[in-house]
Amino acid sequence: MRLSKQLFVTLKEEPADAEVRSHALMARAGFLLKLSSGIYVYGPLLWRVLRKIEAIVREEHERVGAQELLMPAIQPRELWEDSGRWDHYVAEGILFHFKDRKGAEVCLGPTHEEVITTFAKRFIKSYKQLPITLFQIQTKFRDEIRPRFGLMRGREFIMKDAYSFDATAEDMAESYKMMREVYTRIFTRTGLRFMPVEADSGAIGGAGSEEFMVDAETGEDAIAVCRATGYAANVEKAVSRISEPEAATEKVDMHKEPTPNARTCEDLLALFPGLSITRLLKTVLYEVTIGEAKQVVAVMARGDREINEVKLINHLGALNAALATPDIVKRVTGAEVGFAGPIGLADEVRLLADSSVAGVEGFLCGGNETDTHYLDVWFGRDLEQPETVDLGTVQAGDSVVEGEGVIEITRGIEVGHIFQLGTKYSDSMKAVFAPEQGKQQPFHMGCYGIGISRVAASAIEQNHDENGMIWPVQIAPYSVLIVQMRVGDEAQDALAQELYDALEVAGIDVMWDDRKKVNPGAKFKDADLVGIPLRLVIGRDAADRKVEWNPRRGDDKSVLGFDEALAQAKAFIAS
RNA sequence: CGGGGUGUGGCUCAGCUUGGUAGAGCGCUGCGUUCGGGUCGCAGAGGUCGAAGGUUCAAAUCCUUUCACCCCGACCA
Repeated sequence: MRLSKQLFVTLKEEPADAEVRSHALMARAGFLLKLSSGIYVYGPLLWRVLRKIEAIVREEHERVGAQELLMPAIQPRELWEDSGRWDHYVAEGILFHFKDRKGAEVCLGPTHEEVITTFAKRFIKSYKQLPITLFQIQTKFRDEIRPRFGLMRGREFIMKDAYSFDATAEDMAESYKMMREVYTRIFTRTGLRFMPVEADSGAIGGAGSEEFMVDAETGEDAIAVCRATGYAANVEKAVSRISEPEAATEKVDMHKEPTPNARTCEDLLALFPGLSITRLLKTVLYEVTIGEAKQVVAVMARGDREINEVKLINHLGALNAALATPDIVKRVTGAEVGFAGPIGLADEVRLLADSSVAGVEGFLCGGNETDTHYLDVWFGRDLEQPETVDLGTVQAGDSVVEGEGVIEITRGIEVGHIFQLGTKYSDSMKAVFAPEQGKQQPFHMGCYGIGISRVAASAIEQNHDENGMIWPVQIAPYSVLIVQMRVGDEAQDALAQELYDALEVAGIDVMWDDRKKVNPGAKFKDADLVGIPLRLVIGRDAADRKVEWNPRRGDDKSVLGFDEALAQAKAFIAS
């Protein structure tokens, strides 16, 4: 591609609204244009990147026999009523939905379980057709609560979604394992640093699931990892062993303590300097939506632990959980926020406890009275120990559950997510097949997603410097950039043309900066910004058939003869 | 949805407090100049100041309403 004949625009200044490097650099390099919140034009160079990612994704799916298809973006409401997800998605506000001219409600697909299940129901009738895995690469629409970070969280984005259909749970596990390998190969080929982690399955539902995380400080997800044992899990899901609570030395009667304005654990520790934070039990109030109903739930946890709302929602089978408002707190505790406790709560409140409270002795907890706490409270004596379940958030320094090791918390970007759905959708949508003998059975399904556009953004997030992007060769918009210093110089024109032709013949995609009247400095700046991995500079030594070797990453510049440069370029691209 | 903020040429912003000729830098066009890290000079094009209403002799500036966008929290590839 000759740059002089292409639309190529770069900006010196970053757009004011770019929060992360990937967004700022893509905007500066003309890769994208924001049309509206979370909605972007993908420019020609970005589109090349996306197509390269798609090509890798296609190849690796087809390698294991998955078949590509394309489902509609517009989906009828009835399908979503069948699966039972319409109300949930509408309540969350995430669904773009509208009425067609006849008044029938439709939505723009945020995901395609309903459609693929309908398709399978019609076309897969027998166990003889199983297993089958189908996939598509398509635009998804989600009216995100808060779009942000450029392509990281758009309202319209490109996603690869695959679905497996199996006769039994065991077969489904096999398909899942196969797709896990497919994902590992895909992300390895994209040149990203990534790892699979155990994950919560969220609104899509189902059992086993893992996320593929690209490690990046700007990632929105926190991940608990243990180097010693290899344990890795999203903190939404992660479990750990926590330290033992301090034992109580003496068993005195429970009594009230005045605690004016002491609303937080820090306040209370300042007030009771001798007390360990492990003998302080907090009680956090949530308003939880379960089906149509709302309920107030109080969750107890040790002072040094945080409550994990995802675990809470999953445990209760709730749609969501929000911290209770001050009005609700006042209603159920009779106190201001900060003094809630397990003793004397209103009857409407359901009391739960994180497993961290088990075994805590002689503790401090809220008094359900403003400026008052109870001290020296014992389970069994002063109140019954409530149902304890794991509702805590793993913290750095916790021990792993299996084996010996300490957990660290790192951050990552979720680029892929694989699920074992089981029969969740095939049951609700009555998608069944005839087994070898006996009654018809629902499919055992798996679903597998990759955020194509997010992969592109993650690649930049992980590979850039202060001057611009640094693309991995495999997904770079072009593999090689010929930077011609002086267009119009006969020797340079001839050598650049010869190099360009030779690279094209070798099947290497090459961009040639043959713009006239652009100063060398500007060409180098643009080259740094766009981040094509290998630059070959045609300049002052062109008359001697010399080419300058100038990779974007690292600092091993050198001057090579033409043939050597060509051979080395081929090797560079192939590696 | 709650809290905070911003809307002025294509981009980044100043001007608004204290009403009176709409500005700068970058980018763009032309001519010249320069030619290995965003050269320099001259000339030029380009703006219903987010929108609507109001106050006023006069509104980018003051008031009201509204829309969009951004940031902080719950969602997810």
